[in-house]
This record gives sequence, structure tokens and C-alpha cells, in this order.
Amino acid sequence: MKESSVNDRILETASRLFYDQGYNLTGINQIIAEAEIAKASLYSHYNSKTEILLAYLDSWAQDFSQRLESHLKSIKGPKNKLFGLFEFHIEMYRHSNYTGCPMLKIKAEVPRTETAVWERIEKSKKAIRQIIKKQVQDMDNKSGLADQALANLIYYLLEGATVSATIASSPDDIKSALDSLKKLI
Amino acid sequence: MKESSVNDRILETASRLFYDQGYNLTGINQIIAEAEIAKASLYSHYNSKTEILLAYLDSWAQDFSQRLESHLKSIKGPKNKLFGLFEFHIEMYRHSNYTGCPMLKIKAEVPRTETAVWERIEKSKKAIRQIIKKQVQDMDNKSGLADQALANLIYYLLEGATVSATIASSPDDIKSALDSLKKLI
DNA sequence: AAAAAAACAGACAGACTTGTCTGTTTAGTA
DNA sequence: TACTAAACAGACAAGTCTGTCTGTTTTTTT
Repeated sequence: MKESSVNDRILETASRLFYDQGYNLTGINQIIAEAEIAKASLYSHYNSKTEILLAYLDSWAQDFSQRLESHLKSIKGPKNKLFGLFEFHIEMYRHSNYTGCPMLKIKAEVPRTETAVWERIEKSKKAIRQIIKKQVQDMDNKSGLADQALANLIYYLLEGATVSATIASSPDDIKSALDSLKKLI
Repeated sequence: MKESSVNDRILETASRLFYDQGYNLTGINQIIAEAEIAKASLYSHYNSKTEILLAYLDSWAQDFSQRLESHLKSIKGPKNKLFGLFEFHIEMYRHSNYTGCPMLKIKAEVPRTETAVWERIEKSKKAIRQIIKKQVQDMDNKSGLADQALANLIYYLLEGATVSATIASSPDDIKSALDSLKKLI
């Protein structure tokens, strides 16, 4: 019944390569070479490269929401939780080589016809927007904007600042967005 | 001295395919087939696929800034020009199949080691930020934010809303961002 | 009309792609 | 200890990729 570590090595290696060098530029042969497993073993765990991609997206989404939740848990108050959301993204630049949201990277590589992939991307973004919306509803909104409009705005700020930060290779844009947000709400 | 239409057909076809299905998923053979040219002709105009990519990025950047400039020219006042910038992006969804900023799409497909590609991406984004910054400096900034902070915020809004719109396949997010911006400044 | 330039078709090289299959070896369990 | 399940190595198929090259035909210029 014990979970095979082979499956873990496949997913860890594939995740790293998909993220660092792109999905289409990562071949099955590179995955098995760096994971040090046999090709037949890979195809007994996954039926296709696409299945590995879906597992990558799912595991990343789960890991992300889990780490975000534990980061926000200790923060009191909806406004501070929103600030914490930005700080969480700033932190991602410190650990590891953050080069942008994995979902957005895959989105640019995979055609819309791959519905299973796109569903996961949309689901992941809806989850973030829902988290923001909940905090806005719980807080004292004196911005002059409706709750939904403010929640949207905060989401656009986060998404835009994160994209900018990956272009500039620096978290400064997220910091700037956070500073402005603190003055707005 | 007349410009060969072969070169145009290469660039037009490659641009369409790179944008619609991605750079890595587009092969030289598909480009020459759909452009109805010979492979040797393509390689007499470009030395490599990467050169075609660079020409695509350059021609898109030039076309974009030209169309934006002519869109903003008739608009009076810096605030209205900023609103016009968002409206320009909303318009892009109506014409053609807009599926996101070409620069951002390529960014997700090409490794950072391709410096020539990344330089063009950064240059293109800096140009937009500069346009926004100029309007902010020219306008009556009563937002409570410093000019640079406000310019950043507007840029994040635009970038984030555009990304969101391509995920939702609807310009609603850009409209929402524009509505909020109008209340902010 | 002759010379030069450009585009043509398409074979070819060499390396890569995903996925299948055969057979062997290791590991866990009854 | 015998049985079963999993992982192993690696050849192979059938196709893709970029880029080169040969030789022919069309177009343009002188």
C-alpha cells in the first residue's frame, strides 16, 4: 500500500522542467533521464505526456492554496489578509526561481482546444478571485467602489504586478502595488 | 527596388501561426506550406526560425505603437488618453481573435537565455509604461499617490485586466478596470 | 535578347519527438 | 521459499523538427 517514490520523482522532475524550460521544450526522455527512472515505468504511471501536465497543474494548485492558506491563517483582519496575499507573492520571489504563475505559463503554451488544461487554469484563477472577494466583503469598504469592482481591481493589481515582476526579474512591482493598495483601502 | 511580396507572406503567415498556435508548435514546414513559398526562399530571407521570431516581435511592436498613437491622437486631455488606452485594448477583442499580448505569450515560450527575444519584450513593456507615466505627469493627480506610484498602478491594472480577459475570453475585465480607474482619478 | 537575381520543388541529413514493446531484474508479500 | 507486482534497460516505430543542398524555372534588369 505504500506510495511508490517513483511516482513522486516523475512528478517532481516533470514539474521542475515544465516550469523552468517550458512544457513543449521538455521531452519525455529528459524527464526519465533526470528522474532516473525507466520509460516503461513512466508510462505505467501516466498514459501520456498530457496526463503528466494535468498532474503537475493539480499538484501545483493544491500546494499553492495550501501554502497560501497557512500564510494567511495567522493574519488578523480582512485588509491585512489582502496585504498578506501580496506579501505571499513577494515571498515567492525569494525562495526558488520564480518566473511567473505556472498556470499563465502553461496557458501560453497549450492551445485552447485542450479543454482539460484550460479548465484547471480557469479554476485556479477563480479560486484566487474568490479569496479576494471574500476579504473585500468582510472588510469596511470605504473605497467608493462596489465590493465586486474593488475585488476585481485588487485582483488585476496582483496579476499585473506579478506579470511585471517576472519581466523585470524583481519583486519591486509587487511591492509598489502593495504600497498603493494600502493607501487605497 | 520593389519589395518582394514573398517576404511579406512569410512574415504574415508566421505571425498568424506564432500568435494563434504558439511559437514552438509552429514548424518551418507549416509556414512555407501556408505561405505557399519554397523552403529555400524562406531561408534566403531569414537565416533561422529565431530570426523570423524577432521580425515578428519587431513588426508587431511597431504596428501596435502606431495604431495606439493614431487612436490616442484625437483624444484630448491626459486622463482621457489613459481611458483611451484601456478602450484601445477593449477594441482589440472585437477585431480579430485576441488571445493576449503577443509579447507575454512569447515570453512564456522562450527561455531567458534568448536575450534578443527578451530585450524586445522588455522594451515593448517599457514603452507602454512610459506612455502611461507621461499622461500621469501631465494630468492633475489628486489620487493621493505619487506620480510614479499611480503610473505603476494604472499599468498593473491594464496588464492584469488584459490577462484576466484572455482567461475569461471576454473584455469584461478590461471594462471593469476602466470603470474603476475612472472613479480613482 | 542576354545576364543576373529570385523563387521554385523537393530530396536529404541528423537529431529529436511520443509512445510501444520485449525481456530482465529487483522488491514486497503470502 | 514461491509468487506477484513493480521497476529496470533499451530497442524500435513512425513521425516530427530545423536547416542544407541540388537543380530547375520564373522574373527582373541591363
